[in-house]
Amino acid sequence: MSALKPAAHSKTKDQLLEHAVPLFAKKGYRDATCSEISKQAAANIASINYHFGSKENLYRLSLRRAFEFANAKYPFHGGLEENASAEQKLHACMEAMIRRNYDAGPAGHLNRMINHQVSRPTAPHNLVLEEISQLQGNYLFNTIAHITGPLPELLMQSAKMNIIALCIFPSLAPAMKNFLFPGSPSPEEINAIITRQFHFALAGLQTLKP
Amino acid sequence: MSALKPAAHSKTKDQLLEHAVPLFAKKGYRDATCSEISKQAAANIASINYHFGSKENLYRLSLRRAFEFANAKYPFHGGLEENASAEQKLHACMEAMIRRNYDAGPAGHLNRMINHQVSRPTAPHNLVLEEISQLQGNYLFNTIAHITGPLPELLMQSAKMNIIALCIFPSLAPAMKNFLFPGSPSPEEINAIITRQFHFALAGLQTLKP
DNA sequence: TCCACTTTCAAATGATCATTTAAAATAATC
DNA sequence: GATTATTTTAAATGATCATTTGAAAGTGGA
Repeated sequence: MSALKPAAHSKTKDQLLEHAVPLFAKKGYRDATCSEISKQAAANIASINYHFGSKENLYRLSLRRAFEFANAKYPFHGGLEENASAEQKLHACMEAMIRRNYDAGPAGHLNRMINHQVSRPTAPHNLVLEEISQLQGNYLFNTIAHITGPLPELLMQSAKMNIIALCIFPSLAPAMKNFLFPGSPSPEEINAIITRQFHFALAGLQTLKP
Repeated sequence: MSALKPAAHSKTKDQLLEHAVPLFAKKGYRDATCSEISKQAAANIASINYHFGSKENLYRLSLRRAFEFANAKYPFHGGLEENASAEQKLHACMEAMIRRNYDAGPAGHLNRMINHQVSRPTAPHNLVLEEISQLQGNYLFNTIAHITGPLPELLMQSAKMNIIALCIFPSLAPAMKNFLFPGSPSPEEINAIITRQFHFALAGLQTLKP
């Protein structure tokens, strides 16, 4: 059992969360130690458990925070009107996913956290991840349905997976990222990636039409 | 400094490697502990360091072993003649990669080890991984080149990434796998996945033609 | 100023891990 | 069968980790 009634707001608490997000993004849940987080936040090592109850809970909040950053700067809907074409909407989704990969700032933290998480699920975190991916997955799901027409559920899910794969896989593994772009891709290169992957995906989706 | 001159072959050594492979595949490098490996092999905990020098070295050998298993059962070339069409060869590559994902036995260990490794590289292992992926990547590379015609290096690499992504991404994350196929897919479902992903990929590749 | 409450802190706790040690057991060689 | 080399073993080592503890410091209200 931990703490008594930590206040909702405190400078230390804010600092901890602020430094936890990029550190979890950089190193993943396990390698980002409480010791390092609290050191960066210029706080005592016991402060994490005092303010957040546990490292796990701090991670949960960090995920939500990273999601807010990513979604604010790169929303799935782009700036599109409701009545935009399905192709335009798909392009917007993919653009958002891809730009998040290459954003070194706060808007890129979510994808980096997810990349660490992908192959190493830990029960409580996965709940948050599923929450997030459903929120964005449904929008993508509907967009795809407009392009392919009605499909069996399984086919739809797999189409969605393919789109996500084309957006995030190349930057999933640090090794791959470094192989394709030692350093980081320029803005022009990122634009090229987006249109290239969009056309690849669109052509693929056409093959799923009944 | 470790051991003197452990013999090349020993029952204990064989048992350790035999049990290490599936355990590394199941849990990844870090979560598969020396303690558990040696317990499963009915050996003393010190035997790993005696016979292999270190856990890292045991992992390296496990990777190679898993590669042999996977390649023996699902080679990239399928059973194809040298003069088969590029489309047939691409299909064979993708079939091999996808079947490896769903093989619960020794031939599936390599992909499971790689999945753990993807987002969590540890220096020495990556050398082995690069070795393996070059070995198979070059064959895939040439096959793609026959389909798209000559392309700039960067485009070729990214095309290769896309193919790999379409094969292994859906089964990368345990969560995704379970979502698409609670339990495991039936042989018919696996066949359906292979042809579906093949056509998706082929259509995508066409968009890269100059 | 006193008091109740919140927050910080250094140190301790207990768990887990890979690796080392040195002695005991086993096998091989002459 | 004696001697040497190899292998196995239980225990120790030292490092790291998240979390707990209990006392000290700080804060705001009466």
